[in-house]
Amino acid sequence: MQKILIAEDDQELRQLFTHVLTKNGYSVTGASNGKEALDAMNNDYYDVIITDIMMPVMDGYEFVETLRQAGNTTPVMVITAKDAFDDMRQGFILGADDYMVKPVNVNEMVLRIGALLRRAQMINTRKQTIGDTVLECDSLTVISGGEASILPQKEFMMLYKMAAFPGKIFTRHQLMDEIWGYDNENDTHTVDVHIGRLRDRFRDNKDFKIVTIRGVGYKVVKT
Amino acid sequence: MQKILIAEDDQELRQLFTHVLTKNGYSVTGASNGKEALDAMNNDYYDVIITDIMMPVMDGYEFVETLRQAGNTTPVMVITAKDAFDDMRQGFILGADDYMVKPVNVNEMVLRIGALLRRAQMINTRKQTIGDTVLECDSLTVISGGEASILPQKEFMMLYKMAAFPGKIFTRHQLMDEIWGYDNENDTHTVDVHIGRLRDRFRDNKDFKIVTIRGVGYKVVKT
DNA sequence: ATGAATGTTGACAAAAAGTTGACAAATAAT
DNA sequence: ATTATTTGTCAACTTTTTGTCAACATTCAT
Repeated sequence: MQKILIAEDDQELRQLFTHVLTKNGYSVTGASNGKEALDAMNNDYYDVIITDIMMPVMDGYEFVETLRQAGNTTPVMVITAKDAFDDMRQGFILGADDYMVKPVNVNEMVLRIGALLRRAQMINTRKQTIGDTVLECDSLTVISGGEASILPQKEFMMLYKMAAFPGKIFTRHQLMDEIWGYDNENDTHTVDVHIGRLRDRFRDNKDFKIVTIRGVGYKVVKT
Repeated sequence: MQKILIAEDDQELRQLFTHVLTKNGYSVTGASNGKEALDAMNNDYYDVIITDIMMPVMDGYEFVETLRQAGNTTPVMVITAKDAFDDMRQGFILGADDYMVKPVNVNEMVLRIGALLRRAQMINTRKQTIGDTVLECDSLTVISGGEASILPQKEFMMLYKMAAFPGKIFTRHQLMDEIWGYDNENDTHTVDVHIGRLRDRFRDNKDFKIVTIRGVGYKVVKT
């Protein structure tokens, strides 16, 4: 599930946004000013940020600026009051990816947030490497030895998860939880089968292999 | 250093674009309408032009038309509001070298401008090529193997979008966002049908093909 | 060495995702 | 106004992925 952080001092508005976005399947966290938002970001990852401009303690301008200077590229949607729009400090909208003028139409917001997420996905290619093998998240593609192959989602996810922490052991339950979701009811045995398929697929890949830890789970090790 | 001219009446937006592009190593000049832009072009050479459509004094339509009639072939990226996109001058938008729908994601803009410049250096502006196949925006025409065919708009746009970034995967939603508009409510399934039509049409084109990335989307690859 | 427990594998069925042709609605052309 | 074209929806169909099962293999403890 994709996570949204909302920085908005008006509590009612924040509740409204939270409610609507939650209803649309996002996981929403609120903050009442830029400072709180920054704190939140230190503790968790967010896919999009929605921020008001005028807020006490730390306003949206400072917030976004801080964020960008720290090299963070999370897409930001700025919400601005109509009159503030005309005398915004120079370049204040800098670094924002989208903006809406109050009063905000929540339905429009949902649509825009969706578009923002999709666009962000197109630009941020999440990649990971083990040895000379490259795992490309967007395309579910694994490139190794000049050959690219597209894996089925579940298989790719499992490999990707485990490859992120080479040497770390993952129990079947951990993998199930993270890839299938916490409420999944499948046989934990299913994991074994997918591991088998992965092994089969990468039989002669020299960069890593999947090791069984009897009674515990599996891990990916560099070779 | 490559020079960019921006014609945009909204000062904030112009500043935003200017800032971002400058940060990315371009030399940027602003103009608040088509007339100013033409003046600027008399005094200096620009590698790319970014222009809004709706502007006072001289709008983007007139601006580009004047430019082209004077034989100028500088690549143009048109920025258009979603509603303007549906009006009768659609053809014009298609005649531009690239276009983006507001709200503009600045990161995406940088990428596209880069692509535009690279293409421009291949001399053929207003056209895009994959292998020996030429996509001609003005006329929605695709020429390959000596045969020219005019495609329906939607089909052409999809192909054009994807061909601009060969190998890049587009999700159904991304395509919908960019071609139909972010607030469109059509079944994302529609994309599949258009892909099917494109495939059918270019069944025996040897320059490219459209590949399905199961669970993700589609991409155009050179062959 | 033997038998439980645990892991592996191939076969198969179910589910999900993508393709395609037919048709109707919307648009443009005559 | 009529006709042709484009576009979107639908449903049947194909392909791929995913989950389950059971037979088989391996490991470990006794």
